[in-house]
Amino acid sequence: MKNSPLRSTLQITKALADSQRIRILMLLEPGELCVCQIVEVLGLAPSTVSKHLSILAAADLVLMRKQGRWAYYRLPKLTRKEIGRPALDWVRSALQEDEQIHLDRKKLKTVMACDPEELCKRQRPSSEYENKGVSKR
Amino acid sequence: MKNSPLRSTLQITKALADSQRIRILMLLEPGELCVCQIVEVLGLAPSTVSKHLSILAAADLVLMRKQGRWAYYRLPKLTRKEIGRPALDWVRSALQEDEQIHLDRKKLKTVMACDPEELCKRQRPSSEYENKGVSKR
DNA sequence: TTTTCATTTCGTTCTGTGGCGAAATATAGC
DNA sequence: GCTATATTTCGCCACAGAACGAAATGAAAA
Repeated sequence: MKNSPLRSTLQITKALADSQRIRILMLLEPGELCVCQIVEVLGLAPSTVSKHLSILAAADLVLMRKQGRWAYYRLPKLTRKEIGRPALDWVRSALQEDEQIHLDRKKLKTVMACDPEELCKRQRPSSEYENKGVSKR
Repeated sequence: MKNSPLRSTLQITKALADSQRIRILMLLEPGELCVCQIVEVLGLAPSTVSKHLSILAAADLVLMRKQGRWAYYRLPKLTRKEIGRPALDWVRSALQEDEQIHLDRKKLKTVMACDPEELCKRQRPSSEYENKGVSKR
């Protein structure tokens, strides 16, 4: 009984039980993003964001598309196991008016205005920008 | 911004991100139960169950009614912050066919057939029954 | 083939949370 | 008042999980 409904449900609720992952889901609302863009908005290490994304993907809450060295994540239009969809809908509506989420969306706009190549360059360890402060938590 | 939507949402998702608490919510589906009845089904220490219930209550996912020394918990018909309700509905429908949940319901029937006074007597540290095996997990 | 580099995996640290038993709380009954 | 007792709070331990940097992966560019 490895994949009982309880297990899948818990996988989803656990995936949703972290503020960074909720922020990621809301960021993906308008459309797909690559990892470096999410990194830029959240202000977390790429490895950390990658882990969050893998947890969301394991719960079928996001889908991934690889293109060359770049990985693009997006919300699923329809999940195979449909149970995740209502959860996403609920989260979205619950956070309609959240301040942090709005700040993230705003930040995303400036990030989207920038070439991802440029973002990644800035995020390299050698860069002098070195992760200029982003609202943590 | 102590009570932002994100915060309330996270409080709910965190409350839902534990199998014992999910089991408790499903146990409460038919109607209110007192703590000792839940203890009997889950097979956990009363203090542990109490903690779980307080987490659920803080997230507005259960309501409490005190009657003498006894505390009765139930699902809310309508939550003040309505945001919790769809989450509960989602969990219920997702777990419609879960084996563990069905086992719990079955066990609950035998527990309900017993006087709560008797349950508590059995659960006392002095009792020789000493938590006769109940499906853990 | 070699280098570059976006992303992931791994190893470590630190915080958060579930579990228990013991003590505290609060209520019923004497 | 005192005792009994259902539940909660507290203190502790063990484990899960979030964060980082370093190393690994794998695809593009040179």
